[in-house]
Amino acid sequence: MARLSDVIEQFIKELMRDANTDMLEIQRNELADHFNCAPSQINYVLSTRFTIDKGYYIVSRRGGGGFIRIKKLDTDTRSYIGYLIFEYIGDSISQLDASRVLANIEEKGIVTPRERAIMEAAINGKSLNVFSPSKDVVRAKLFKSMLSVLITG
Amino acid sequence: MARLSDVIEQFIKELMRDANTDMLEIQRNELADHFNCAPSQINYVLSTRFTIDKGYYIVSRRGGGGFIRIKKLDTDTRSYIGYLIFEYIGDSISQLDASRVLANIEEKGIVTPRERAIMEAAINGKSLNVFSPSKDVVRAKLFKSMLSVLITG
DNA sequence: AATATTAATAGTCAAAGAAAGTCAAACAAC
DNA sequence: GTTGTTTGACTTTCTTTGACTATTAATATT
Repeated sequence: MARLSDVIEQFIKELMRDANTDMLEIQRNELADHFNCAPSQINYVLSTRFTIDKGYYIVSRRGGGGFIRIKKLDTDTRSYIGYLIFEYIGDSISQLDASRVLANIEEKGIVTPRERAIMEAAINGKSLNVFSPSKDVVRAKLFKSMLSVLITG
Repeated sequence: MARLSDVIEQFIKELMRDANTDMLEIQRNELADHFNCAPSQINYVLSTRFTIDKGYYIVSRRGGGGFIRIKKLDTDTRSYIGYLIFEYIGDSISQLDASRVLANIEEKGIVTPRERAIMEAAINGKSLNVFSPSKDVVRAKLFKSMLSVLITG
């Protein structure tokens, strides 16, 4: 049974695809009405599925004629991966955040689903069954190392 | 009297056969209800009868609209990769041996050069900058984890 | 014109709800 | 008596909802 959040996510993405644009403005209440849900549900969808690390950027304005603008970041692969390696990931990264990044670069077509799954396997909690320096630190190293293949290979 | 676990196992397998598919999504509670048992019984069945080495792969998600996805693996490269995972690699593997395995599976066309490079990056010495002599142990875990992707994709 | 008021938006946060996961104790089969 | 099964209490994760807050634009008032 599809979750509402998933449906809304797809809806927004289709709107963008159909309009062949990387920028979309929505009306929160209108959208909520369309799906017959609480307006804050829209915020939930945006904050879980249209985050920076998934390649989206949100701007909004309240008041009369307010709106939510969703912008899909156009990411030259190299600089995006570079950003991930040199800025975003840092010295430590949680499994959840790493997974999000992976989902994002797969969606962008930067890695194949299988490549993504390989990386996922490497950085998941089970594999990193390491004490000593914290798990997240080892994960960050591993992850960056694998990502660098994408821009050097 | 047939054990409940066996009955559930058969039930799931029949569902897949009947639907003529190798992928099935179930609702844990629903299934438990159907058999009038504790939900965790389903986990037991899955974890004892639908394991990787038996050719199944499980993915799940919690929360509203959660599910358990059971995937039946195809048996082509499975036996070879299975051999690597369950027999060859064992609890520990050196970097050199791991590299050899990788070269081998690339040559066989089981992984692409890039996939191989990704794995190489994950298991090389630098990434595994874990103290302790357990480097080879961590490497084995990582490696097997990544390899398992190959027979689940 | 400047300022206050009102209506129209959107944001936040926490509680409730809806799954699935874990673990260990009790139980059964061999 | 050792191994495999069943059960249930507790935990974790993710989603949905709603009450309350904050901001902005439009409008009315001075």
